[in-house]
Amino acid sequence: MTTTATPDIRTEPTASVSGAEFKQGTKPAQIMVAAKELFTSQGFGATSMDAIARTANVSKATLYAHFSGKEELFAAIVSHTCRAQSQLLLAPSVDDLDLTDALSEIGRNFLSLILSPQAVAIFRVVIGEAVRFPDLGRIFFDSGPNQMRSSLSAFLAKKAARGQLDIEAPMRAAEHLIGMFQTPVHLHVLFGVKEGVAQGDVDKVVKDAVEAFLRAYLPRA
Amino acid sequence: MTTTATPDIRTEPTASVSGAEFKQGTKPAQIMVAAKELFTSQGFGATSMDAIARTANVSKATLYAHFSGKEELFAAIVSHTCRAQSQLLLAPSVDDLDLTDALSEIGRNFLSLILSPQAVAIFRVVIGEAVRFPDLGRIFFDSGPNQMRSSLSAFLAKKAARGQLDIEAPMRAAEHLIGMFQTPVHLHVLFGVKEGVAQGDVDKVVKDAVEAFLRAYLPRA
DNA sequence: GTCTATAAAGGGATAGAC
DNA sequence: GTCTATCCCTTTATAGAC
Repeated sequence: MTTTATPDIRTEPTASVSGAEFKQGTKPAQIMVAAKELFTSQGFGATSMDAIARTANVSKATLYAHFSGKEELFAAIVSHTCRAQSQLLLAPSVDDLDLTDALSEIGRNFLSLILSPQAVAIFRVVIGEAVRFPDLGRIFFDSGPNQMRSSLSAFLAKKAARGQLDIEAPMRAAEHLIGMFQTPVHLHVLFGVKEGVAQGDVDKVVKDAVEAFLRAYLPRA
Repeated sequence: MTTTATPDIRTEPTASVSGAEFKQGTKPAQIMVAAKELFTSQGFGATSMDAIARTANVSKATLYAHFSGKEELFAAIVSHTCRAQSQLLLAPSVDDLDLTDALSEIGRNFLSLILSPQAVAIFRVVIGEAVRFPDLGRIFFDSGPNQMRSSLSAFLAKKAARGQLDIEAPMRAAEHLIGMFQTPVHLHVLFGVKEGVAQGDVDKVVKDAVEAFLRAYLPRA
């Protein structure tokens, strides 16, 4: 865990951590970017404050001037990523699409979100540290997975009200669709069995899930 | 590193899942129990060899006499839990049950397995350390989640061959059912939002999932 | 605010006696 | 095999100069 005299030092302006509270190029922003990079790629325990300072091109004293400690820095990263994630879930408008196309579009967006290396990495770290940081687990869950449930549920309820779907419990139906999107691919990636998933596979998963969902929830003639 | 180097200090296999297949009372058994307890309750990084030795009522030297290091000990715990888990997934015979009852029974067994505190704890740790222990992630996935997929897929294929279900791709159908079982409850627990799930909730989740599944995959009249 | 240098503590791993 | 005692390195966190 030593030899990394990383040439991987970021000089680019922060794109992933588009900090609303940190101005780009400032030391806090550099620290946030470096910390997120390391926490997500190595986990909480294996990431040292030393490495963060080095990666951020900052001294440890500066690091501690902005964050009171490792745990607070971790909390800041997760909390920040939550907000970014929430925004990504603001679904693009699919109201003017055919039902099948709308659900497929939602599925592709959902999967491309949760399968992205960033999301997978955060998922892993937050789940892994859920025991030590219970609040963080709840916050992340509410701003991420749970938000998807709610918005999809609302969408399905709307379609049901129009008679396009036969749904008694929209939330449960949303869970069913999400489950069928997720299960064929998500655990593979979480456990590191596969690095990523080909877009072709994603499309097939979405197609199969939507078809099964519609067989289950389309009004019978 | 090699994760396959599990020391075979097994002497007298027992049926016990929680304790060990190590002869009860031996030092290795004490160590395994203590290590599993600590790894699963605090995570890999936060667990020290010192604490393991103390909990096991053993000196550190003894600990290192049986396991070459922290990583190997962790690998041994996960590997051991895999075997125990595999056995739990050997489904009880549901062949003489009505299709709905069989699927419901499978669902309840599945959920009670993956929602057990033990399984949740191991899930968390393995996912959290999947980056540092890639082999372990794959091994655990194969012996756990993937095995469930395979056996359920085989079951569904058999029913489809008898004309009781209309399924083109049994593996995909199995994933759909598993996803509908899992999604409403699993992430809550993984992220620590809920401590556990009431049996009544589990029953309702299973009931809803089976009904939706049958609407999707029952042959149309 | 930021750096260099260092203190203070804890953790993994081992030596040597029994 | 097991224990006591210890080494040595890493890590977190801070002190003091600029």
